[in-house]
Amino acid sequence: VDWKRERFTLDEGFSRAVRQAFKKLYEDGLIYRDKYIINWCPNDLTALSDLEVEHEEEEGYLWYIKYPLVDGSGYITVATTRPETMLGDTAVAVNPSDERYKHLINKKVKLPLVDYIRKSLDGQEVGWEIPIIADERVKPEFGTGAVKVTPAHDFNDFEIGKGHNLPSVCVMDEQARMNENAGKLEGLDRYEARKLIVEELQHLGLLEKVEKHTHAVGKCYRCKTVLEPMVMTQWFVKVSDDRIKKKAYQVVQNNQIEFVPESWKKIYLQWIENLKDWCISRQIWWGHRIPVWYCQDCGHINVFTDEDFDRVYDKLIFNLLADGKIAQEFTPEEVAHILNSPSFVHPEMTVLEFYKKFAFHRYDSTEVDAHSLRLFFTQDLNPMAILTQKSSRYRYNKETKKYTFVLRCKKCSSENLKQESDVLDTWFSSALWPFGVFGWPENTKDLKSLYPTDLLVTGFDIIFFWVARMVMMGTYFMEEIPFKDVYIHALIRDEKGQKMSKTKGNVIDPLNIIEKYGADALRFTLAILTQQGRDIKLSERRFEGYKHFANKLWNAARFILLNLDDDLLSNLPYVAPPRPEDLWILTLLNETIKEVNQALQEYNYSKACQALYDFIWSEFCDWYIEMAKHRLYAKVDPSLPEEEQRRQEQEIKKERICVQSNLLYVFERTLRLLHPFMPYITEELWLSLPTAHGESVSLMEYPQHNPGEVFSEQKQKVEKLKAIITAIRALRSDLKIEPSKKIKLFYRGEKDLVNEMSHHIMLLAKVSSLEEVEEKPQGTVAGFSGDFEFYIPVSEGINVEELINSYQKRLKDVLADLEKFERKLSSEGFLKKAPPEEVQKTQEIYNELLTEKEKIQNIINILTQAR
RNA sequence: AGGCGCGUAGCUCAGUUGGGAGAGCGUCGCCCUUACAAGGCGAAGGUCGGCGGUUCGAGUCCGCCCGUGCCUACCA
Repeated sequence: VDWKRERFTLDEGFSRAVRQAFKKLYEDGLIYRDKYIINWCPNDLTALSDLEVEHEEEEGYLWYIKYPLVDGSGYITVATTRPETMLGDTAVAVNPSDERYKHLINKKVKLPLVDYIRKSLDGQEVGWEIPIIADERVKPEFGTGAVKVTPAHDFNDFEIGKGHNLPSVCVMDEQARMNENAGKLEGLDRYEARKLIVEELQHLGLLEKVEKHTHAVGKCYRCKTVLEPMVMTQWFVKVSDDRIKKKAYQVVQNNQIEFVPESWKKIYLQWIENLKDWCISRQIWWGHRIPVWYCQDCGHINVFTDEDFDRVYDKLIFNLLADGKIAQEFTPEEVAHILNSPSFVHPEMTVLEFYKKFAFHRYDSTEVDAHSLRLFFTQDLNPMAILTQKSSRYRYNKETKKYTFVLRCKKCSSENLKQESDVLDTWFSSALWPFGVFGWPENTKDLKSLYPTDLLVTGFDIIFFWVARMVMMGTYFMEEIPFKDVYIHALIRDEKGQKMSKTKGNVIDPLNIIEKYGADALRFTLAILTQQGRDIKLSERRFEGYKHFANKLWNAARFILLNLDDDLLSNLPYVAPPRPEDLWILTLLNETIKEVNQALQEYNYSKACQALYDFIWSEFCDWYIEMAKHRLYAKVDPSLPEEEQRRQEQEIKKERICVQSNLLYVFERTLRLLHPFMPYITEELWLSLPTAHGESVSLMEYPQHNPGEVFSEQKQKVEKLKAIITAIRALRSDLKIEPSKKIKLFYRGEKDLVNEMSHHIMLLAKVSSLEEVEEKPQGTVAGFSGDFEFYIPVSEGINVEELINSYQKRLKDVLADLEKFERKLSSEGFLKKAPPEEVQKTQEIYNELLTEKEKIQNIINILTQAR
């Protein structure tokens, strides 16, 4: 992380960028203020954007209410889930093609319970006779096919109301209590009012029936209060405008921006297609205050940014004022104090320095420093000077000894301005992040060289909130995409798959995990689990295994370092030729390097981790280190003549250097490879290596695949050896021979391999002597791996039945496989249509299985006879 | 209501373009073998949700169904 560039959305420079963006959008007609129906939280007393609404299915009722026709010819029944809003009805709507109601269109109904004049939002008087209108949006099949229209409290009705010029009657106050339009119900909570209205309707015989009904209810994401749609004056960004929408769509459509995994592309595009204007004003305290000043005299809406002022000091003071750091009336001392105090985000610099660095590049020629600041306040802000300059920005109050920063209406020059009290949706500033952090609107060096970035890593839950809006604002203000790739990582859920949240209290605290398992285990666990794309069910246990992995690595390092000769590096050219296992591990290392690099290229962190885990634990530790011991622990035979001993010592030394350097070489590359996933332990171990010379592993080149270090012949040889050793171990285990007990072993086949690597078999399978035979010796039990057959002498009392069972199970598996392959190979279609190499491969496997079958059967026969 | 995703070993999940079902944890057995008991070695455990289709061949592709999770939505 580049901490030098750390930024905060509410820091001095960023706030300035927010004002600048607001002003530009406003002047371009892309921000507007309008009376519109919005989601209102009656508890938090603020508007919410559509995205902040959480829909929840709820059991409710559908009430069927009779509205009498004014001409006395009967009534029309409407169905509603919210009877309390009927007091705000201004029409009843039916579908124009609905034969049942065609004759009623344009007639009037008497709104029940209302016998008083209501006031619409724009001040009209509205009576109790309301029209029956026709609208396509009404679905004849739902309810009665007739719907009450409440433009002030329903999104759909609001649209219908607009289309038919209906008045909007709001029946609730901001806390969702019934207001004066509710007549005698005024002051009641909306749910109490609902109850009373239903009772009253029933009493009047106007309630036709009630049905149970489940429907989605919009709730506040913060407090879960059921939201009330309200018509209010709010600020909106016109994201539906082609200047924003089109570009944001195109750049993803044509893959200038790519989502990983790709499936999110479709989801993004669908959302953009259905964009509705974005309500950005919030009636809360925390946030960027909307930079709008209403003229109380002429009504003009003034948007100010520091561009409206000429001198750098004016700009500074305006920003301090707009950021709420000083009041409109202030003293020079306050300003000086703020400018000279440490910046919040970068305490190593003062606020003034922060401004210079992140906000006022353009004015670098102007010397803004403490000295000139003092001059400014003593000269420019000299009370006398101010008094003589009519147009001055400042006014001095002799009594309070404070200065006032004067804002004037751009239209009528009135000073009677009032700032908008609403703040901006937090995502408005976040949308500016990719360029705001680099000093925009100034065309800084950072902005030029670091925008756009390569990669954004984020969670799917904020694709719309954040990613989409960064794309919109980036393409609009910068005329270029903000980032190339968007990696959507998994969302971590708790053990039961529930989303973690502070309110639910099911959060796993990373600090706690670090304390218990280590930062590397935490990081590695998350990286290896992140494959699943959409969500991770995380339980604390998961960290334990990877803590063990870190421990394993640590111990491997201990082994290597403990067995390193001090003079290794100086002896390095002096080595014995590499053994097959040296070339084998190099080959596997390179395969791992290839796989990790490729996985990282594809953002497949899990695959990279998995490859590293397997290589380090299952190959390097389990096999290579074990095989290395043979050469590391070799000792001179004291029974030899002295001369011979000296010669042997030389030989051993050479072999030691060979294996040590190879251990070091492989481990060193492994550490580099693992470093991004386990930074702390790898750095610690790296620095302890003699090759490190005190330089951080993070500065080393990341390992790249080296074709010169791939040896397939040796790889195959060692893999065969491993299989042989494993087979011997398995039979030992079946024979209940203690792991530490050394055994005599007879064998047949694979003579060359045994000649070259018998010492490994002896060491790793605990064999005391290895003797080639023509056929199975008496008193032994046979086992095999491929062409290698071996015979372990058995003492009395081994459980033959168990052994037979074990082989019989193996036989069963082989027979099942054989049958499958037989069927395949006898199928004409397969032989004719499958690719020849596939047929050949199948034939080979079949032959192997056949041999295996015979061998097992043979062993079983012998065991059965011995029974 | 639409859209997206997921159902593979007891649990959590891998499984690249279709070609002999895998890992980790857990379980069981044997071991304190000079890096590591936070370990070693070995083993058991699966009609890959169900049905049908395409194909010589399906965990993998297509359709339907069941279960499950999420997102979006103005069905009053």
